[in-house]
Amino acid sequence: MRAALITAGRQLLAEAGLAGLSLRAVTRQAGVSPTAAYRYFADREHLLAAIATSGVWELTADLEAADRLGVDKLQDQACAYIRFAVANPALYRLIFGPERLSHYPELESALAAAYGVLAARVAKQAAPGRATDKTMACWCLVHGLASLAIDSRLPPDAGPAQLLAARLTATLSLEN
Amino acid sequence: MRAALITAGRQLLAEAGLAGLSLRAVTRQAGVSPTAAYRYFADREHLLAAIATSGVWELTADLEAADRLGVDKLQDQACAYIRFAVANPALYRLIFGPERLSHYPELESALAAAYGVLAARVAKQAAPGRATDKTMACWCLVHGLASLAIDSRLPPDAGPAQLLAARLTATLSLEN
DNA sequence: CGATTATGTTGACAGTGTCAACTGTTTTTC
DNA sequence: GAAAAACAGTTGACACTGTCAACATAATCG
Repeated sequence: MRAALITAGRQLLAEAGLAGLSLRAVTRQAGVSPTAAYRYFADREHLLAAIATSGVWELTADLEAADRLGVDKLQDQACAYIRFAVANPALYRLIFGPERLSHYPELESALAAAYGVLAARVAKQAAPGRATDKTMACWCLVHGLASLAIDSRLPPDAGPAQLLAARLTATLSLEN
Repeated sequence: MRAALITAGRQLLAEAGLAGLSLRAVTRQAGVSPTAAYRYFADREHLLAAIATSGVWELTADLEAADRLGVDKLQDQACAYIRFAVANPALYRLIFGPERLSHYPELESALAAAYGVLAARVAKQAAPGRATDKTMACWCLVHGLASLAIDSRLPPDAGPAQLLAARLTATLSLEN
């Protein structure tokens, strides 16, 4: 049932956005009583954290797939990242949003895993010693781009965000 | 009174975070009745948008100051940006957060102004033709870094976020 | 079988966003 | 200057939310 609540939440999130993601709406969607969720989640926030965590694992899998199948593997990871964000805007916002979802250990470790996939790629391509900085720059750039793209705050003539991600990632000049 | 509500909101935002920023709390803080704000804002969201807008103008002013007074003007802008975000985390999250605050024209134009300050700087330093891409990369990077820093999602050994901003900005290699 | 525990439901409380109706005050207009 | 209109803010109410305590029911196990 924990799982049922999470998928109900993700559906609600996709349909009605973060605003529609009330505890009661989730239980309603799952067909149970308003307070049933309290058996599985201490808090509304804990439910949100669980939903976010499920999303992060999905993102991690996408990144891994891009790295396994891609040709320009780093750019492909960036593309996959943006694709995920654009396909699940509300979920993405929940993950990185202003809720105080830090210090939920499961979420933390899921995020660490996603970060690890990128870091591994950069480590293979960047000049040694510059890897951590480059990884961070890449992460920040892609995350920032995703945030802006989702909120359609990119210049209108910027073109599709995924291409942008590839282009901008390429400007990071890993080799020096 | 519009102004009083906005400053009350910003105070609440700084003290209690986004969660504490209820319409009723703002009116309470301003010492008026719970529904008084509806004379000035159609919606809670409109109030939030106004608060966010006031923040963005402040940020714009900070960027301009950094560009006027700085030595490494681009890095200084990046530093100022991060400093603003770290000093006003809740406000920053409100501005770029998951609320549907797009399509508020005042907010839009305030953001455009901030973006313009950065764009002008980059245009002066970047190779012609690459300016728009470089501007966007810079904006995304700094915005992403700010988001991550605020939510303390940066690697713990990364050092202060403002220095990071300068370092990462420098890796953008504007000249080619 | 009976006792215990897991699972879920009812009922209630405070707090929220929002609206309609009301009162007092200021400004406009003749 | 008086009547009328616009403004500014309040009261009362409604549906909704997160949360908790108390209750019912089903599953598990000795």
